[in-house]
Amino acid sequence: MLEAASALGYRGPNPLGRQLRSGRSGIVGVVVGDSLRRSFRDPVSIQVLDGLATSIEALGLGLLLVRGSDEPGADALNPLLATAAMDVAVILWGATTDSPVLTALRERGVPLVVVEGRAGEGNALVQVEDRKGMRALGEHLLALGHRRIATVTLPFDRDGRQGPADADRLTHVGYEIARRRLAGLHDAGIEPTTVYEAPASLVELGTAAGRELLARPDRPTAIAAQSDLLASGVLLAARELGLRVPQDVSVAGFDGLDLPWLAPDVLTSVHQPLQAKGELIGRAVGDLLAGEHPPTRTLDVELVVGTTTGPPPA
Amino acid sequence: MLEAASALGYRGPNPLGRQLRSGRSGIVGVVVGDSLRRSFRDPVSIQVLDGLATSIEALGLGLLLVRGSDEPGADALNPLLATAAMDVAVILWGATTDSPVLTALRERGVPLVVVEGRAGEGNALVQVEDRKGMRALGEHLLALGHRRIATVTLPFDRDGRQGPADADRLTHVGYEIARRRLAGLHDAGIEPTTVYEAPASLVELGTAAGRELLARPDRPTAIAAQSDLLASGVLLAARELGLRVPQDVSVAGFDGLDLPWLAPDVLTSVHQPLQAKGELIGRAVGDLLAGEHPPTRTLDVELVVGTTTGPPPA
DNA sequence: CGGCTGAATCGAATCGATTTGAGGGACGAT
DNA sequence: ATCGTCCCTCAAATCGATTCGATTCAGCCG
Repeated sequence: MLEAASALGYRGPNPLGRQLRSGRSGIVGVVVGDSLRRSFRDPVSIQVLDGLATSIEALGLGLLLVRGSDEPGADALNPLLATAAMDVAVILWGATTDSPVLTALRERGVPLVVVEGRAGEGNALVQVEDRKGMRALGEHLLALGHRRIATVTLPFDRDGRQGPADADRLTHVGYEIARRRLAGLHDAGIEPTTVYEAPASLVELGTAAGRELLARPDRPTAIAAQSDLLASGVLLAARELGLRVPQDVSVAGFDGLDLPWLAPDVLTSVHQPLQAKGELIGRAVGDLLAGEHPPTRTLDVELVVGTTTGPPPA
Repeated sequence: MLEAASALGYRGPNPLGRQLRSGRSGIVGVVVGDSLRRSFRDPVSIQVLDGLATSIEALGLGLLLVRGSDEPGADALNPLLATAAMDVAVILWGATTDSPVLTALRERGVPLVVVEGRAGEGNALVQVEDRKGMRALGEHLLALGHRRIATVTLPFDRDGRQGPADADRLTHVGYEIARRRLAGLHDAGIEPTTVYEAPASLVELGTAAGRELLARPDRPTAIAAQSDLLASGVLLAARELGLRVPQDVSVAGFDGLDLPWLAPDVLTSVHQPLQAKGELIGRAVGDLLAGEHPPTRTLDVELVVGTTTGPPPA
């Protein structure tokens, strides 16, 4: 009987029939940044994605990668957003509130999980205590005696700007993640000498920022970056300029990545539980599929002091 | 009319119906290694994936991530392999010929694109000229005068072994990629003093290999690693041991990654066009969907000599 | 031995888009 | 004015699994 079926060319049940009948595709769409490369270069995304994939797989679901908007400004939305079957969509790195991606998915009625963004009506939110963590980092720097503190930030918006942000720019921070981490510094009572905006979380952009900040006449005694990759770029720039860390300048990051190539230095950083974050996103996906409205989930972070921060030079 | 439809709750055409009718899900399954984290930590996979995603998107298809087998030995196959809808599957990093992943997909009748593997009947193959590239690298080292040359390899199999490989082990190289790169060295006329097998392409594993190889009494004057990440780990180990590169030891890699944190060193490496590889995979996918049998596609590589190789110490 | 209840199997309807075929209407040509 | 053809529109069949309902058979009890 079974062999008869297979002799007739039967290859096992066709998933498409099941899917149509059940109305479920068993697929979770994950919207990552502009270019896959850009988001996958980022170890942060990768670890979150790994945790997410693990928990999603346990639910018997698949993970469909979808690129977000293409070129900045172009509203040529990725057609997959409109046509691909997905039961839930996860938006990594929040997207700005006005993001066409967000509105497109909302119009389709796809339940959303937003990561590090702003809660819309009816979509789940997963985030970490950025603001608190950054505040702790700021207080650490102040306690060490630093007063001239600069910061290198994640993108404010998807317009790819790079360089010091003026007061006007600071009022237009589209991405929650950059905004919250800036606010954390402010909470600590820090008014940064310079806020340098990087267009992405990449080592080389950190280096560029570091070169510019460290060459200034009013050179900061400490630089707090909003990501470990940016911070390690700053470290490289400091080395390049012959500055000792932390004797001449202190550098700190955010994320708590394992960066073997900085050895023997250990970056002072606010550690966030990336794997757990991915798993929480998975949990939120499960909740949405079960028809429940998942609560906003916020994970704690921890300041880990390494060897790259110390008292300012006398 | 349209507003009436939307008022009734119509959310646009349901992809599932279209899919059932057309028999196409519009989804390309990409089978990555054991754990997503492990494969995504690897910049090589990421760049290939990026190229693949770009060309697949141009075809209007989506990219479904599927983890390969779980724990080594466990034949608890990822259920997605059996149940998820996919029109074509891409197997990154070849899988061994006996891979249960391969047989599972073959039984389902899913057309396959195998990357850096062995051509089965009827599946497409995309690869680079590893062997030729490694031969060129070997000849470069020989021309510099090196005679005691060790090599750090990619995994032979999915059993996670780590350390020097003996003669017996060398006859059981399951992964084509490690086998071919070894063969390339042999083609150059090199009999490595030690073949050190790493269980994955990670910086820290390269460091472990470097520590062991460079501490030996018959310390090699050159180490050729099968990946840039392994090579940069070896570099770190050399620095750690106070060895100068390339004065005391030469180090070379494979892939041609951009590794900003090695600066000012530039790793001597065999460059492979990763982005283009991903695009070729996409082309193969397109061919399979069009019902054609795609040819085996082989990309060329190029030896780029950097600052990490030089004449052996006197 | 007959009737009733329970279980098992077979068939039909459903999910939603798509495609094809048929029918009707309109226009042009004879 | 009538016939033929072409186009447009609407309805029905299809894709494949699943689910629900109905029918049938068997077993048990009265």
